[in-house]
Amino acid sequence: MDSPIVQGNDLFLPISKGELCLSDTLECGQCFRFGREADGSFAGVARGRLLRLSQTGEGIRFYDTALSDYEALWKGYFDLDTDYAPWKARFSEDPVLAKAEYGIRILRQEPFEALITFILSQNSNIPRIRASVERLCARYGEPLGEGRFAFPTAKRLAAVSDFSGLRFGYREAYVYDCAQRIGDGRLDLSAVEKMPLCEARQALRQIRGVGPKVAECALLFGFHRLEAFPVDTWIKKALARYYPGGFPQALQPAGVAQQYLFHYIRTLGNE
DNA sequence: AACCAGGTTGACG
DNA sequence: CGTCAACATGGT
Repeated sequence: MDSPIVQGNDLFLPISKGELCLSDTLECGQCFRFGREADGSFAGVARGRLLRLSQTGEGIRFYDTALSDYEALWKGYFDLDTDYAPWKARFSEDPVLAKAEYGIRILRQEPFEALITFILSQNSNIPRIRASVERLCARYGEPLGEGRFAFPTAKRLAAVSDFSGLRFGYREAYVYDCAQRIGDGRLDLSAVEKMPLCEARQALRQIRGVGPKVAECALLFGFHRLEAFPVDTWIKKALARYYPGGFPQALQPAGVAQQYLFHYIRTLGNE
């Protein structure tokens, strides 16, 4: 990967789809706030900012983006200061993962956003999760223009007494409990960041509606704990089929391997 | 029109 | 400890 090049108001980052594939990364269900525009570009909100980007075989274009914003926000968001190469080398020695694609990177999302969105994700599907998250943002997030909204702050959600109308179903009470715990200090996300993995798991699972899967997703996608290993219905099937003896210890960081496996089984037969 | 969705909870063996 | 229905709602 080279350094980004300023082109008018845009920034162009020369990078291959093997290093970072935008569609795989933004549509694999680790984040829920990016969608495709009519022209094929991606647009969405992250870290309280609007972002539009597109990708070709040559690289990625960040529209209306200053170099300083790339350095301060987007480079980190797309985890571009992390070298995945040694991990991919290990994965490619595994007979199953050797067939997978490695274009996904683990986004560095904000902990609160990841926690809430994965509470909403349970027993739901990706299109519906996106719609739920958008309704939450439209109601409680800062308007950013173009009909888009930032993800609401924990402080704002802690002040909400009634989440009805957002069509969260039974997850409504879970979001409420999460916001309350953060609001009254029973849960401190910045403290969770510093905890050892086991302790962080325990802390998150105090929240109603946060079981093993949601906790792992929050840790992997919101706290960048790459060792976290979410087991959902898809991974459960994949483990039974390909790794009946258990997931190999050598495939580390397990969370990154999990994403490649997840993508692989979900796209079987679609390519 | 059923069935399933990036699950968790609480009850019951 | 493991199993299992119920949960609210919408996508396919």
